Amino acid sequence: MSGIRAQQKEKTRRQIIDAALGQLSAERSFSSLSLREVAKEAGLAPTSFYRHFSDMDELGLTLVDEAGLTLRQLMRQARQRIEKGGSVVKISVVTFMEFLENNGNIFRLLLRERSGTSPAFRAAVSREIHYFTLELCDYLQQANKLNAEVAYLQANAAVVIVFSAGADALDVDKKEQDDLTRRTILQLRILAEGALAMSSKI
Amino acid sequence: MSGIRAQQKEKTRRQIIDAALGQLSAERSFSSLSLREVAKEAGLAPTSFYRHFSDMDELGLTLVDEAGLTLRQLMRQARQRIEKGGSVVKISVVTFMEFLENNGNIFRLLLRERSGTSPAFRAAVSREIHYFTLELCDYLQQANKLNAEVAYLQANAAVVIVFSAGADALDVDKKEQDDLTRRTILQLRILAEGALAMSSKI
DNA sequence: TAATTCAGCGTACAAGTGTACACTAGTTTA
DNA sequence: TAAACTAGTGTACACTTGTACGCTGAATTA
Repeated sequence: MSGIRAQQKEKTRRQIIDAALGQLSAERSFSSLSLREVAKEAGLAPTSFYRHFSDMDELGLTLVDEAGLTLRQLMRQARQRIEKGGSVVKISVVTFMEFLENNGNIFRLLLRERSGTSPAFRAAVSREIHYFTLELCDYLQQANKLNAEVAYLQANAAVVIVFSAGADALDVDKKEQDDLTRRTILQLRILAEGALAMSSKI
Repeated sequence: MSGIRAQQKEKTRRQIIDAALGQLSAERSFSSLSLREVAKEAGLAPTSFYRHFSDMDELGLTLVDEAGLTLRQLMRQARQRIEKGGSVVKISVVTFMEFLENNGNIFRLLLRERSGTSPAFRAAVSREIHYFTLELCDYLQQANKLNAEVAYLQANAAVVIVFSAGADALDVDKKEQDDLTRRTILQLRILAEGALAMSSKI
């Protein structure tokens, strides 16, 4: 019952997803991809696409899920490094920037669809970012014994700042990237400092 | 030398710009607009479009400039209110949120093209946001006597946080919007607190 | 083994795209 | 007044798009 057929189908589905991911770039957004282009890249007849996805939107949502996975992988990577000691903020930001070098296009997908024209896409991206934020929030709360709301606000602001820096980083050379990293770290420290002060105030 | 012709041309150009702006919405991004659609909406034959813009990109860049103007108008509005007294942070955020109600589509344009596929667009949007940030930075620096870099980092983070909240605000109802406003204000206060602490540390 | 299912293909079509080109009519210039 | 200019028009063309439809051959089921 291995299912030769089901296996082959899964493989083709994967090819479609990879074809789409492969076509994403700085110059090419998901919404500018056509069904025919993706099918062609995957080595399929245009109409065969429908055996796997009812339309491009469905594929797009799958890609956003994929991006969410990648984001969690980033988290794990950062955690591992943090356990080995060093500045938490610095390690997190540096890990994120490194991550961008290999996953720029997936990150671009998230950035773009977050403000895209499809409500479903926007919701899906928001959800992924929300999970990401919550994990960070948990961490902050237990590490710094912060007031719950302050911890969430800090986490949210931190994610926003890092994502924005990430977007900028995609457009500049290595040298400027390093400076951007340095500044982002400073921003997160300012934020942390403020959160600590604010939390004890309340 | 009034130039009946030049005058008429300017008027038509304006019609094209307004037609494009009018077609922007939550469901419609600039990149999804076609030259023909815009021309039609402006009451022009498709080919007449070329008398005013060499292609859609040129029109798009014009719209981004327009958006920059609107952003500066927002600044002015906020300043006027601030002069009448009250919490600077609160007034700024509330003004921004009100602004969004009338200018949602222009703001969406900025958000989208900031991470869009055209380098020229991205650069243009970055520039507008940069000016916006610098103005805020000047204000922070002279109001709080902050270290120059800290002031800039704070201004940058503040803009990023407010823009992100603005993006979220576009998707929720009035009630949630109010809560979002409240949280954004808190975030800016946390940031300010941190900046103050950090500035005296350095 | 015979019948059924279904992933993938090829053809076909209507709709929409950007833009080249030649033309017109009113404005501007000489 | 005559000549030159030009904003706007209409036609035309080559492409690309999504997708409906019927077919095929191999995998699956009975």
